[in-house]
Amino acid sequence: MLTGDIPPNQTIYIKNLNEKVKKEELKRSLYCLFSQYGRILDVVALKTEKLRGQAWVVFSEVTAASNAVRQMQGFPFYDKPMRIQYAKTKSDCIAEAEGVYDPNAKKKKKQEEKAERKKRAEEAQQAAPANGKPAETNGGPTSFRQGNQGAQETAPPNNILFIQNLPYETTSMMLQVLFQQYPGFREVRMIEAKPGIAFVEFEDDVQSSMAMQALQGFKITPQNPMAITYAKK
DNA sequence: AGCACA
Repeated sequence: MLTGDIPPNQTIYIKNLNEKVKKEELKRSLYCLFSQYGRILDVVALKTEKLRGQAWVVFSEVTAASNAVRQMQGFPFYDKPMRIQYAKTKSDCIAEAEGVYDPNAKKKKKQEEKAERKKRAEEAQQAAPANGKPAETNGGPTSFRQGNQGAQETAPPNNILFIQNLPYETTSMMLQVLFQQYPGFREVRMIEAKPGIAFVEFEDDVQSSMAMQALQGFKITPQNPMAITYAKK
């Protein structure tokens, strides 16, 4: 119904996105938000007249896309409920991987683009994770184990979480999108003078703990697994 | 509302 009669596809099509969000941030936030459902191969967003307010998220598995369509339906994203469907056609990066990619049917300059794409896939190691190959397992909410054992003392449970190892360009809006999925979320606080860290407040320490477990090690970019601890009193 | 791969 909400997905229309479009057959399942490993790419989801999202509309009703907030058109004021800049393209790169939008792609990063979508990547963050949807990586919990599986490995993301690509995120496509264009700001052209015809295509603004829409995006495609390409998963490595159809099942991931199905869960995303169902569970994130209507999710408030930059203050607007997302409308999610399966994409109508196969993404180029999938067709290419399957050896079925025929760019002649569409574009003229395929050689240059293919070279471009390859080049950017390599650069993507430290840029947006949403270009081509994700470079490694994103990990997502269920993989962690690198956080806070060893060196420093573990602070006792607290309703406020302390987040470290964030990419420099992380915004509080991006973190809000991630953390507000968990019950009891109150607010994100960042300090201008201290990039790379943030405080996220929940109503109580049971709820903050749930979010901590869910997002421990979450990678906003492949080289930035979040380190989440309880804030000190 | 709008289905692309800048």
